Amino acid sequence: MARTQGSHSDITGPRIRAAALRLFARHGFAAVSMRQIAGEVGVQAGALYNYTPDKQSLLFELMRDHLQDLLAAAPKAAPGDTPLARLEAFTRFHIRFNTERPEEVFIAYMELRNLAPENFREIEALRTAYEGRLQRILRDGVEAGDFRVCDPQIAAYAVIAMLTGVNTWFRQGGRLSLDEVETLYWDMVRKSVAS
Amino acid sequence: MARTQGSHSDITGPRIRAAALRLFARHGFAAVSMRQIAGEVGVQAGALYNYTPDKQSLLFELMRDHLQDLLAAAPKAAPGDTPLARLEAFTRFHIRFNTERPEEVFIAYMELRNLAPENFREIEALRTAYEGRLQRILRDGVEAGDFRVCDPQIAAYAVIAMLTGVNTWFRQGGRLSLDEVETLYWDMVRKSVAS
DNA sequence: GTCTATAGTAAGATAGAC
DNA sequence: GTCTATCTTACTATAGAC
Repeated sequence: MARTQGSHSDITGPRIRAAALRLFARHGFAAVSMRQIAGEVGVQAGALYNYTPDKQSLLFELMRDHLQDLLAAAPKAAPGDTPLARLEAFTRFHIRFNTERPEEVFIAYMELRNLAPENFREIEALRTAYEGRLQRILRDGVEAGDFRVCDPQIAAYAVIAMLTGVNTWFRQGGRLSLDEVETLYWDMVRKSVAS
Repeated sequence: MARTQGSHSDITGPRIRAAALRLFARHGFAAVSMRQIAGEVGVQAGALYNYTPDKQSLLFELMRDHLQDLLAAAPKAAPGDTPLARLEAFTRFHIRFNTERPEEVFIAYMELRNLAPENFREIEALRTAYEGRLQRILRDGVEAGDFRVCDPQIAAYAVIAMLTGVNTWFRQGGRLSLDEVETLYWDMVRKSVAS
């Protein structure tokens, strides 16, 4: 990847973020050096600082962008949707969205303790907002008499943990297709909150 | 913690492991220095090398000991136990054992990528053995007609992910007692594999 | 068994040339 | 916008005195 001098601001920025994403996911934030990231991109370490004030900002922006994408893409309830239909949509969405972005998801779960305090608060707020979507579905389902859930907050934690766990074993082209995985998990989620 | 010279081999070893456990769990393996560990114990960095050949071994032994304890403590099936009773015992055991050791559990999940390859294989074998215990219960329950689970391997992953997730939010002295948490999760697990 | 001291390396970030 | 060079700091691990 040796390069001579030149100006490539329009492509270097995204390439830096992509390299940081891959390296942070594989080796962990603390174990990756700015020199490694620069090496992947094909520039010298000093050049990174034209694009990020420091290593911490690189991590924070990867996590923030991922969670903002997650919230923007999460299914919205249409009038007339039953809680059961909304729960199925949430379940399938969560599995599909997360398995499409294993590196972003891994970082968002593993690197929370490497965030500066103010950055941590912002990321936590985004995560809490997402969990709130599922809690809302469960509470509505309980009110409607469709679900039996003693504690909707805990049930939301339990369902999200179960679904996010797919990323620890699922591989494209493996024994099960994504559709089959969605259906297996939806079967368990549906029963776990059933009356 | 300033200390003068002296011999304390019988207590220094455990104190080093305890300090490494706490620091690795809080800041991550790669972000913790041998000097930090030594500082917590009250010795100089060089003294650590009387107890461990290197930093990697410190991590590996913490993870190995934790998983060996887990396997040794996991409930064994007695003749005549129904699959349902065995699944309840497993569920309650997993929650109780893990919430009693949040730092060990955290490290065992978060620091896998910092293990040397041969150490990784040994840790993975222990984890697989534990997952196999739950798979056995589920398969027996399906054969007996007590459970309806399309894919026992995936169902085992799903249940373990759900249960391990308790550690991300549970705190001693919080809104719910451990008994209440066990019962809430057992209710969901039981239903999720029900016929 | 612990200390002090240090070898040897690598980190994050910056300065100034081009 | 990128390079080379460097500042400053910190790291793992070891050597030898006590």
